[in-house]
Amino acid sequence: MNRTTGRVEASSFPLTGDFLAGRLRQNLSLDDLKYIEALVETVSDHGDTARLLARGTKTERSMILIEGYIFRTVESGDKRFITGVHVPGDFVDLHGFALKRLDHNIDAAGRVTVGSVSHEALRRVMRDRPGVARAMWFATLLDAALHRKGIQTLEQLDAPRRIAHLYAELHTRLELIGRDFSRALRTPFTQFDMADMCGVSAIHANRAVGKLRELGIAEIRRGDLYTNDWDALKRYAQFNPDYLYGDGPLKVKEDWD
Amino acid sequence: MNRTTGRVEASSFPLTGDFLAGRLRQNLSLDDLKYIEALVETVSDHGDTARLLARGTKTERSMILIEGYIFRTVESGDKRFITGVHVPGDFVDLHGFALKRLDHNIDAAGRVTVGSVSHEALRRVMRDRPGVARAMWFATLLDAALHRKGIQTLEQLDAPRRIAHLYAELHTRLELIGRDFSRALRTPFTQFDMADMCGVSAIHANRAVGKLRELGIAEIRRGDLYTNDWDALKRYAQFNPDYLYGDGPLKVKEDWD
DNA sequence: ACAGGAAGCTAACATCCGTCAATAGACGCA
DNA sequence: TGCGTCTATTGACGGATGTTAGCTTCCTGT
Repeated sequence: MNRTTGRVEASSFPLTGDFLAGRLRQNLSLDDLKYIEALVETVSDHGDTARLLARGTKTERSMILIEGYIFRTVESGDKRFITGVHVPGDFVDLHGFALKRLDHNIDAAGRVTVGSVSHEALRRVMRDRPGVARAMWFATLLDAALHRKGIQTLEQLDAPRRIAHLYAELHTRLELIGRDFSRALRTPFTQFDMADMCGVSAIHANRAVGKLRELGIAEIRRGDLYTNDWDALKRYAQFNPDYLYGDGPLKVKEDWD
Repeated sequence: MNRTTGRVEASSFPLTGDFLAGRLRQNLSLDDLKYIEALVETVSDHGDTARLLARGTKTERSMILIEGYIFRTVESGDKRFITGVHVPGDFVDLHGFALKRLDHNIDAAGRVTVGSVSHEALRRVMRDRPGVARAMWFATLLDAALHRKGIQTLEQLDAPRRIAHLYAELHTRLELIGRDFSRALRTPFTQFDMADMCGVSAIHANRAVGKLRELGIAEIRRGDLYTNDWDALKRYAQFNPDYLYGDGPLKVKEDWD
């Protein structure tokens, strides 16, 4: 496996364990996970807000996020829309394998480390390992589930709750890959980023952050969220983790009904 | 192939041609298309607003929409959120094959005809026909692309433009499966449906419909949209069909920049 | 033809949010 | 240290949208 260095320093590897299991969680054997890990041919680091893949570009590789956060973005005029956020373990453009070109950009949010897998290798997976192929399909379906929740969030919640929901979701997703941020959830997000993720103006995102502070729900400083009551925050955001397809049955009723 | 009748009368079959090619469009041979068509084991009709599959239900079958419209819905409290709309040719719960249970409901919008495919048959596809499996993966990825556009629409457009965008998208998707509604696009949608699709109140959806009428963009009566200038409507809605992954290269720049 | 109900429509008022303007704080760099 | 830039913050105002209430129109079943 090669390792190329972008603008920043290298990061931890290998991936195996909860890391990959987070996104590809499904009846995968340790053998399968090692197989997937071996697909990663190169690892690279990238600095702040680098565009990793531009909309419309044809590519013969797909990236798996190893460290940091990545945005899916669409630009229209001078406005930016963030349609999704990714955490380590996510295949950020696996769908580029099937779709050939993406309808959106893949942008680093702060410093990131990504692994690269050739589409040639993915074609081998499709041919030789239907179980792994199905797990990859599952992983992209999870993106769609996240998008659906994003739509519901935009329709249902006001700005403070959207911000809270964003962090509630990140908290849960990071827990699923074996991380714990019981004291603080650290991100490189600016209030502009939060605004573009939540579909509000930056100024209103600022008001929303202020309201969360005022309510005692959470203190957000420079992207880092501090709280001593994650449950209260999740309740305030009407957060229900079912759509993340963790373990256990779906809750039949939403908590806040 | 069996045919069971729900509450309404039977409908046309078989599917082959532009129909399936619309959603599964990718290098599929006629042989592949016939193979897919043969997967459909039963066809059934359903009346107004039937719930075809409830959130959380485990199922061993997936449905392909043959005639009519289908909503993906989430309910929270007494509110309903429509996170997606489907047209004939769409596999409406193909992701249920991989995810086992869905995070949302599958509801008929008016009368529909659906075909049913067993997951056992899909497992055979995964094992024996990687090319077809990849096309099915493609089809579910298209859902994610539609969701992303839905997010952008919610963030970017006001209510009248959202309504216009909804119909602009439907017009294009129906054209992709070989239908032409140059005079009118007929749907069974009520203004409540439009409201839940566009993330606005029903009353505001009514205002939006009125504004489209007032502007001369379109006349919407009982779900049916009449216009003599689809291009003007699409321009008003800032509609760019790239995300539907039709043929040809992506436009580099959005039209309305 | 009639009645009932669903859908469409209108008005008034309150809230959420966008925009503009201005300022303060934090960080990087010289 | 000081400057400049990016980020965060606050206030004022207007537009978009939600909510409530009431009315009208259209469809459907009898």
